[in-house]
Amino acid sequence: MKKTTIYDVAEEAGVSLATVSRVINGSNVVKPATREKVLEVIRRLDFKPNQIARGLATSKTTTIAIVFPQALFGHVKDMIGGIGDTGRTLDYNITIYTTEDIGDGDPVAAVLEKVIKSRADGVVLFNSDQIDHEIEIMKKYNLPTVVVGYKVAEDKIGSIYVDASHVSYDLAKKYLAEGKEDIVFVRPQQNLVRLDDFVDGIKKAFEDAGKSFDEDKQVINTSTHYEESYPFFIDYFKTHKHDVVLTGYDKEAVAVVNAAQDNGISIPDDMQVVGMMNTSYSIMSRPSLTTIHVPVYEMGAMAIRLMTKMLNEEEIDQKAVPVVTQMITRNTTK
Amino acid sequence: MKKTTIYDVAEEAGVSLATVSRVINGSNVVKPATREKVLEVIRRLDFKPNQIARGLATSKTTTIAIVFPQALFGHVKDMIGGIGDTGRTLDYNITIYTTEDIGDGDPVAAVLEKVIKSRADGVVLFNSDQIDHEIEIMKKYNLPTVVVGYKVAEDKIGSIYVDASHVSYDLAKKYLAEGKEDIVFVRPQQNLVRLDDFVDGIKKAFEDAGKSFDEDKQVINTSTHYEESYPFFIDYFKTHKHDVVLTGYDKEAVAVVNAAQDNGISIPDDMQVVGMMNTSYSIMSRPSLTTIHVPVYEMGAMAIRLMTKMLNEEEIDQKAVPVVTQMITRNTTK
DNA sequence: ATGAAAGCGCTAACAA
DNA sequence: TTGTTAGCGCTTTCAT
Repeated sequence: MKKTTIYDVAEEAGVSLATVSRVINGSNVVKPATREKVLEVIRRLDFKPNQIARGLATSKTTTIAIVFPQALFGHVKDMIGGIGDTGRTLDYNITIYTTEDIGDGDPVAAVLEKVIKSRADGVVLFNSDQIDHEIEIMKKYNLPTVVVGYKVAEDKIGSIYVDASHVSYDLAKKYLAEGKEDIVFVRPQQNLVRLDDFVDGIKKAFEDAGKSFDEDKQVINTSTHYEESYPFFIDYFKTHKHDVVLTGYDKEAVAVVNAAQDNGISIPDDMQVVGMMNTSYSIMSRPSLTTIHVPVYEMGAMAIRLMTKMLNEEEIDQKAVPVVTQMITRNTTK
Repeated sequence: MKKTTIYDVAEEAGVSLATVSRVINGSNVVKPATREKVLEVIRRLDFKPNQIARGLATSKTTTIAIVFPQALFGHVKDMIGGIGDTGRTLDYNITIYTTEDIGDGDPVAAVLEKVIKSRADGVVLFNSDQIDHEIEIMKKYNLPTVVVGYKVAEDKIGSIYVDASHVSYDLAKKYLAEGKEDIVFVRPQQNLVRLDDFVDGIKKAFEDAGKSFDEDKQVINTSTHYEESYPFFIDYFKTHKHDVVLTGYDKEAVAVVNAAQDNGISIPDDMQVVGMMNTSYSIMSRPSLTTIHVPVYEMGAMAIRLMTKMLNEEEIDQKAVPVVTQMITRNTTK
């Protein structure tokens, strides 16, 4: 049972295939009567234009590839809603590619090669260790690119990012002003938000207050797996306690809160904890987490929207779009 | 700057394009010397075969479409890891489509129409209210289909599913044997696991024990949003207490645990709670959740694997593949 | 307003 | 072992 093609429709309607093509592409030079006739046949034969053939003819696939490292998956998945919805609304297909850090040769390049072969119209990249390398490759192939989670200065590349240094600066400044100087940052391996910038913001707040921030001692690197971070903190809080613990992800914040409480440290009275991302963990935790809301769904939507603007050569006010975060105060701070 | 095509390679290598095609498709009738020469040119010109053109010529796109309702997103997202990884390994592209229940006309059909136009080789559908309708449409277009979360009897359609009635039967039976007869099921709107089947299993256990299960009273329908379910249960547990609360999702289990405790009900001493899915919520909750582990990542991987087997017409032992669940006993049960 | 025909970049008979 | 050629199903000039 062969699929009906544009030829079948043309023949059945008694017109040339050019006319059918005009109809399905909404050309306005077609006589209403012909258009009607053609549409009727399309409906009757249940004709679905072959996007592959169209893609070959136009050199456009109306698909956007999104590429992200496995490690970042926990963050990206929340964004896929925004990406999928926006893609559907704007009539773009979304193809997903995951990269893994480990592997023979250059695994990132191998994945991007697939993207190139697929002839996606554009690609959305997510912040990762490899992001500069990825951007380099995309520039080489001149493929429209949007980066999420990392501010890109390049003129031709779009980006959607969180101004993390600003957020952390404000936070640290506030606590310093309250006399809470024993501030520590729990840093997971990866986040959509640039944690380097976050650290820089804290540092600056300390400097501006005439104090110094010792990165070696005041930044605690940790796993993103609760199964690993919780036992670590159980041990850690036997001998430590701080005024304020800032974290790079809600999961870590929960690990800190649970482990501290299990060591008899009262939250928020003895120690205050701030999460990041405002995930559902933050409301389910006891006490519920004060956290930095990052509009993840919207970031996905914005990335696709920016991409399509670039593809359609619409006017773009800013190629690097900062995203607004918001402090959500709950019960792990006073 | 035009992309290099197979013609460019052929000319530069001094062979016909057919030979180049043979080389990139790994035909073994090419003389090693020629192959080498061609490969060298491919490398030098950085030639990436156009998948779109290939797709048109072969009527194969090596892409698999996955379609899921927004409402199920919380579950599907965990599966995307397995889907993406397996797709990459088996060299298939994965295109995602989200559906929304609301919308003019037939929104599900509209999305599936995009899948048809895209000429994906196959489609993976997720259990939803609309699943029968979706299957109907796919059968009409004769597109290879795998359904996740729902056992399909159809001969030509693959499925990966959880035998939920068996799981719940065993659970309920165990508690009934212990004399815990006040068992209640908290049912969220959607889950990858068929909750109807889960209820049936409980019912059967009651029947087999010579007791009756009153669906109206012993099934509590609830929202999947903690923000809604928690306040509901805060109210509910002012006047209720049960021996055992089974839930359809860990999030609901956390809502139950938190709300019960806030009402002075001690978990697990006064009441036992069982979650479902073994999400990260289950270990972060206090007490940590006893829950039913469902291998979500693996289900994604299996779905893609089954799909590719169908596409390659490999031998398939079973079209409907049940997935093994496991009770994870933590601290909300005794 | 419509049709004829070339072309998008590849694969796959068929010939040589 | 290699080359020639006819599609795959559409879009898009260029004529009419």
